[in-house]
This record gives sequence, structure tokens and C-alpha cells, in this order.
Amino acid sequence: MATIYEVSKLAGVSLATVSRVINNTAPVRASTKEKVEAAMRELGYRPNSVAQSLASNRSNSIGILVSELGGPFYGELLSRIESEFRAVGKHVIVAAGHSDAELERESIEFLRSRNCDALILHVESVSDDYLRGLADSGTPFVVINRHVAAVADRCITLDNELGGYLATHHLLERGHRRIAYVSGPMWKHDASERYKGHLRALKEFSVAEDKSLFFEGDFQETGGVRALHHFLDAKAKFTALVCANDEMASGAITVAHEVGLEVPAELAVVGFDNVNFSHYTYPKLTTVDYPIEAIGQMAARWVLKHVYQQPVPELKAVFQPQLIPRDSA
Amino acid sequence: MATIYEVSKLAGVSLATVSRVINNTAPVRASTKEKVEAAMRELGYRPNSVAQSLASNRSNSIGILVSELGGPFYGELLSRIESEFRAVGKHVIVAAGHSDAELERESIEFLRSRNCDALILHVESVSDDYLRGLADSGTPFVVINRHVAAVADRCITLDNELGGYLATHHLLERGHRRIAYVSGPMWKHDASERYKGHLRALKEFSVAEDKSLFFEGDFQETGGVRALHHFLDAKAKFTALVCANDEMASGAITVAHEVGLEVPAELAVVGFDNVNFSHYTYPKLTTVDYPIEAIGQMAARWVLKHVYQQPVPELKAVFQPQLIPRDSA
DNA sequence: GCTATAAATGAAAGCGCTTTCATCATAGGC
DNA sequence: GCCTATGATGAAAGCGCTTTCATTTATAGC
Repeated sequence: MATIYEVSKLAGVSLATVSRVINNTAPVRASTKEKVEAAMRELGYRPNSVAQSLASNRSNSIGILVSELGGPFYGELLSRIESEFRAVGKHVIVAAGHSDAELERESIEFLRSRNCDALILHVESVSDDYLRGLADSGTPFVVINRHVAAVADRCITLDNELGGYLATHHLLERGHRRIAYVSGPMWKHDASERYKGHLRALKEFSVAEDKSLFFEGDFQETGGVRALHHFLDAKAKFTALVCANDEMASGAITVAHEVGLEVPAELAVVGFDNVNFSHYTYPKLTTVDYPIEAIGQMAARWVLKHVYQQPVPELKAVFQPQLIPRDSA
Repeated sequence: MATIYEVSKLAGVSLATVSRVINNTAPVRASTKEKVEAAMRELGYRPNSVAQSLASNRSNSIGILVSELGGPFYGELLSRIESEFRAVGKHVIVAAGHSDAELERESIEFLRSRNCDALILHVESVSDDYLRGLADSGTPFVVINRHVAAVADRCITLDNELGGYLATHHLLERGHRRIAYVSGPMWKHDASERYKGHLRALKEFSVAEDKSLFFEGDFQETGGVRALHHFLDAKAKFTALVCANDEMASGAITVAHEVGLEVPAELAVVGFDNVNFSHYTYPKLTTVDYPIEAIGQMAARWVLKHVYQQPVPELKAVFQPQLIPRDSA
């Protein structure tokens, strides 16, 4: 691989000048620029990004930390973030935190040691304090899907409470009054927020909260399976089920089929997230849309603006979910 | 951030010695090592990976190029690859090629310019010649899910032909004789291989190929939708449908529900890939398992062995798919 | 044509590390 | 004890680039 030095020799200019035409960082006479570019072409020169990073103290890399790299949800997030950065010549380093505080912290350190210019974090377990400390340490980062008061200006979130409200409201509007709720782990911020929204909707329709119609799942398919079995075993009376995400809703629908409960006639089901497979269920899942791509894009733009000083369209911090009525409720 | 220089001063040794204890690259007296480690701890020192890369000509990063970052399939692949590398302190840079030759080439160049130590490529559109050239250029890389004769030693593949055979064989064994086939784009290697396997199974059961029962889809849900509509509109007679991937199978099942065709009683459906949502369909999808994680792991190990000279368990180049019988066929 | 100012360019000092080579200390072998 | 073979360590030269600062060249004003 040719180096900048060889280019400068061939073009008959100094290293500095070559660097200037590469980075367009200072005016260079048109004829000089021409010569340099010709030399670069001739040598098939491509700047060594590592050397650039070391010298400029910018790595042009952004670290992304999500809970799981697999799964429908994060895939779309990554996809969007990558394409945003790719378009401006930056690259994305990914890591998984697996919803574990220790792992999350370790992953963040890992990304930091990689000299990422910024981090985009989807972290669930690490404490608010830790994030505050991280901000103090000077590492630029954005947090997705979590509101942390101490670093509120770097949080991009979905109004989960509204989402929970929307889901339950939809059912209430259609006359359901006995609505069971399958939550995610309540220590997760989004899970508890969604549940709050559920309660608000109930209240609005003067339906009292019934603890026997609450089940704390795990945001996985099995959570939905166990939930429905639990309610059925307890002989709970309910005509509708709201699940705090689509995976659990799928699990619940599977069980409904198995026990011969017709959806939505005997049991209406609504999910949350609108992941890509949510319309593969039968009947197609009514759910609340999580605008994950828009959020990913916004996170990328935050970085573009605050770290790379690029002009970007207006930033938005809180996104509104939307109900997607399909066939299951 | 502290530098190696400060550590060496505090520990009262030279830069070289500090480097040695960091990299464990030459013997250092235990007492010296102790001092250095203490100094590192005291300063909260972490090596600057960019400087390390520049000096050692190793970036400790691996570029991964897949068609789409979203989607069930690639997510699991990435997930596995990342965790393999993460465990040994290497990081993963991701890019998407979107099945487009130009984009794939550009992405590869992009990753190369990032000084990746190796690339793991899931490329569909770039030519065999291009890959040969890439190999000649000295960039280490592995190709996943595609056999390229010129660089056969760097290909890790699934026996797609066998997979296609298995799917159709399963149906034939259960008495089906009129089996429609929904393929992926035939220019994609895996799609054509799977179809070959289908034909082999038919032949084995002395069933003649019927071109009217073939439909070339797009590996997307809509492909399955269009396929089934196509067959139905053409009043084709068939009792089973094999789809070259699960997305298309889902689409087909959805249509079956819509038109009141009972699965599997009136129409047996088998998919391919066994992606994570394949059991969310109703009935649960019978499919062919694509051991994507194992393949990801193997790709990572190939790199570990050939690029980082690490000892790894035996490498395997061709994986055998397996039929996963569920409820749809 | 001459100076004052701005535009182009070059020289050289790093960026934080690895690695070669030389040096010094230590331990056996006789 | 002396010599040699190792084991430990340090000095210093890069890795390929960016960036400051100084210098040279062009432009304008009179």
C-alpha cells in the first residue's frame, strides 16, 4: 500500500499539501491539487485510517452497544445506524451487552478502548449513576430507549407509557373490560412504563386494576407461553390480553391455538414493538409500533451533530408510538 | 488518558518493558511486572488501540459484510461472530452489501480502508473473479454461504443442495407427489442449489419435474404471497409447497389462511432456514435448519487460526442442514 | 515598482505505541 | 573465578498521518 509520502514525492509536493487535499482542510492551488490527485490515482493510494486516527485523535468509528445483536429489533436499529454513518465515511463497531450490568459496563469500556468517537447505547442494566459518570468522563454518547435524568440531553426515547396506554385503550374501546397484562421484567424501564400506560387507560375507563390479571414475563416468547398458561390455570376471567412485546404475544397466541381459544373472538391479543414478524402470526398481530429505525436515525444524527459538527435536520428526543390494528384484536 | 510513557515513568522502567508486560511478548522479571502493573492500575491506564494498531500493523478488528444487518438470519450470524471475537479482545466492524455488486465491492473497500485484519464476507453479487483478485491482494477473508472454486479454502458453506433435497424428500415420503416450489432468485447460488436438491428428490421418487409448479420468488415474504397466488390463479394442482426460505413460507401460509386452504391438511408447507420466527407461524413451520451460528463460529475460528495464529478446534468447511419437522407439513 | 496582506506551501514535531538491536545482569559449566 | 549462554532491560527508530509554525509566493493598493 502506498503511503502519503510516496504520493508527495510523485506529485512533487510536501506531505502537508497532500494531507490538505485529502482532507480539504486548507486551500490548495487548483493545479497542485490536480497533481496530487493524479499521483494518488496512479499509486492507488488510500489513506491509512489508523494513522489518520492516531494523528488526528479521531477514529471515525462509532461504537454501538445493544442488548442482543440477533433478534428483529436490534437488527433494524443497527441497520439504520450503519447506513447513516456509512454515508459519511464513518464505521460502526458493534457489541452486545446481554442486559447484564457487568457485561454492559465491560462492553462500554471495550468500545472506549477502541477509541470510538462516540457511543450509541441501548443499555438496560447499567445504573443511571454510571451513565452520569460516563458523561463526566468526556466520552460522547447517546442513550436509546431510556430516560436518564442526569443526562437527559443525550436520551432518545419512545413514549412507552403512551404505547401501553394505546394498546389497552384499543381494547377498552372495543368493549373489553377484563384485560390481562403480560409485562416484561419490571426492572426494565420500558416494561414498567408500558404498564403505567396500561393502568392509565384502565383508569380512564373506570376499570379497577386487578392484580390477578398481571403477569411478569421476560420479553421472550416463553414469557407469553407461561403467562397464558398461568392465567388459564388460575381460571382467571378475561377476554383480552396485552403483551408488552410481540415475542410474548406470539407465544400467547401459540398457546391459544393449542388450547382451542379462538383469537380474537374468545381472546383478543395485542402486542408491542411491531417487529418484522408480527404479521406472520395468525391471526396477524395487532400491535403498537416502535419506530426503531427513526430512533436509530436520530441517534446517528445526534452524533453527527454533536461529535462531528455536521449540520443535521432538527433533532427529536421523544418519539410517539402508534397503534397498528391488525387481526388479533 | 494516561499513556504508556507515564506508566513507564511511574514504574521506573522503559517504554519497552511496559509494552512487554502489556503484550506478554517477552519475559519480564516478576518483580518488574508487578511494578508495572501497579503503575497501570494507579493511572487507570488502558492502551490506546489506535496507536497499537499503527505500530504493530494489526488493528484487531474484523470486518463483517452481510447483505442486511436487519433480519433474523444475519442477526444471529453477527451475534455469534461478535461474541467469538470479543472473547479474545478483537472487535467487529459491520457493513451491509444489500445484495448489490457495486455496494458489496464498495463495502469491501470500505472495510479494507479501515485496516481490518480480516474480513468475513456474506456476499452474493460480487463476481468470483473479484473474490479471487481480493485473495491475491493479500487481504485475508472468509466467504460464507457461497462456494468459489478459486478460493475454495476460504469458503464455509451449507450443503444447500442437500437442504433442498431434505425438504422435498420429507414431503415425498409423506405421499405428496404434486409439489410446488417457490425458489429464491435463481442467480443466487443458494437458491439454485436448493432447487437442484428438490429435483434430485423428485427424481429419486420418479416424479417428473413440472415447470408449472415452479415459481421464482425474492426470498421475501411477498415472494411467498405472490407465489401462492400465482399457483392458485393458474389452477395448478398441488398438495404441497416447498419454499426456499422461511419468509416466503410465511407469506404463503398467510395466503393459505386468507383463501381458506387448510395447512397442512390441504396444503403442506415446508420452509428453509429455520429462522427464529419460524415457529410463530400457525401452524408451526416445518423447515430445514440452517446452522447459522455454527457457521458464524467457524468463520470466526478460521480467522483466529489463519490471521491470528491461535490454536482452534478443527475447522469444518461444509455444514449439513437438517429437517425440522413441525406442524405445517 | 514597492510594500502590506493574504494565499500556498513546506519543515518538522508529534500522536502512543511496537520492535529491533544493543547492553547489562545473572546463572551455569568448567 | 572466568567465560559463555540466556534472561531482562533500555534506547531509539519507526508506523503513516495531522497540524502548527514559518516561509515563500501571489495579489492588491498606491
